[in-house]
Amino acid sequence: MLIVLGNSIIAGAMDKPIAPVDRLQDPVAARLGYMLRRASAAMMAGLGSALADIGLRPVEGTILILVGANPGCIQSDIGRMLGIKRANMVPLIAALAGRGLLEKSPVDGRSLALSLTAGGEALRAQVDKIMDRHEARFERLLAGKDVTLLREALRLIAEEGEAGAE
Amino acid sequence: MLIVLGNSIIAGAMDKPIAPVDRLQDPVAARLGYMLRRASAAMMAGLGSALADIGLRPVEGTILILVGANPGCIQSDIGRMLGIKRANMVPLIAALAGRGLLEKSPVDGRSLALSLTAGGEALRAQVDKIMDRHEARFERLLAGKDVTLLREALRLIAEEGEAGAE
DNA sequence: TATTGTTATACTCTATAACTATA
DNA sequence: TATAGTTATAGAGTATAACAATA
Repeated sequence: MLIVLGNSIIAGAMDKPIAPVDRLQDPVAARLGYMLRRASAAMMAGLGSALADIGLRPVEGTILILVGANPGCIQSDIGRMLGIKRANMVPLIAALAGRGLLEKSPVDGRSLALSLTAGGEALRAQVDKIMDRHEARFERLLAGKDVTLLREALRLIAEEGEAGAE
Repeated sequence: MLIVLGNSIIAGAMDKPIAPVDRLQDPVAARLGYMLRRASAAMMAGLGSALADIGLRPVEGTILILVGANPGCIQSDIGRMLGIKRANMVPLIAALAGRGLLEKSPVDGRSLALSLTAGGEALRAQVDKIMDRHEARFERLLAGKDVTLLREALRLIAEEGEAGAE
């Protein structure tokens, strides 16, 4: 499952709006999966550009949030939560540690406990603020609509996907 | 904007459910963007495995649908609709043409009109059926909820993303 | 000048396999 | 045996730059 919040997928792709391609039929535009993907890409693009202001990609901001909420958790915990394989967590964590945002301290000889440095915590707070604003922007867009229902629907779809994957 | 329906992102990643990681806090689980991404990935994974049965990836199935609905359209039209760059359309179309699913015929010396072959049309019909079933499966999951509202919310979010991208 | 198709190329994300050390 | 971290590597997907031919 891909939960990871890297933004390369949509980075520059939002430069131009999609499909103003007139006179062409677009039978997939009304497909639920297609709409979900477009909406997801739109939110990711917005978050990506907002986080770029503080030098982070979405996946990095997300890791700071998770480590901040779970000091002492290990690298593999984060990977499992985000659906990132062990092998791919290595350069991700190394980069954040290399920038002095988080520390690795051995716990039992094979695991490394993660925690935020002072600088990491400061940045984490900024990430949280940016995510708050970002989310608020979209919830404002949905004013008048039942956002709780939207969340419930998304939760059901995500869980069904996991179940269906066996 | 990434609308493309490739499935590599989530291909094998759905092997195991996410985040049963007990006792850990997951502050991003309630973020709208994160939920959208998870839901989107779940639907993509389902569609990906359903289409794999007929030897297609989501992006390929989508192209067959679009060409089928717009016979005579050119490669660049499809690219614009799906947010795929010209350069990246080349191997995609070449592969489908190479499999005898679609034909390229010159229209004005620089553009190539696309159309489905008989085999391509047969496969397109299967794709459509698979997408119907796939969508129905998730709509069944949302029974009792207002799916129209969900669609409207997704449309608003996708459009805001495009607008915000300027 | 702008567009179409194309090639070449690089970067990111993901996946697998294999290794070491530890539980 | 299973887990944690690591390395190396391969495959998608996407991005830019450049080119030729055409509109």
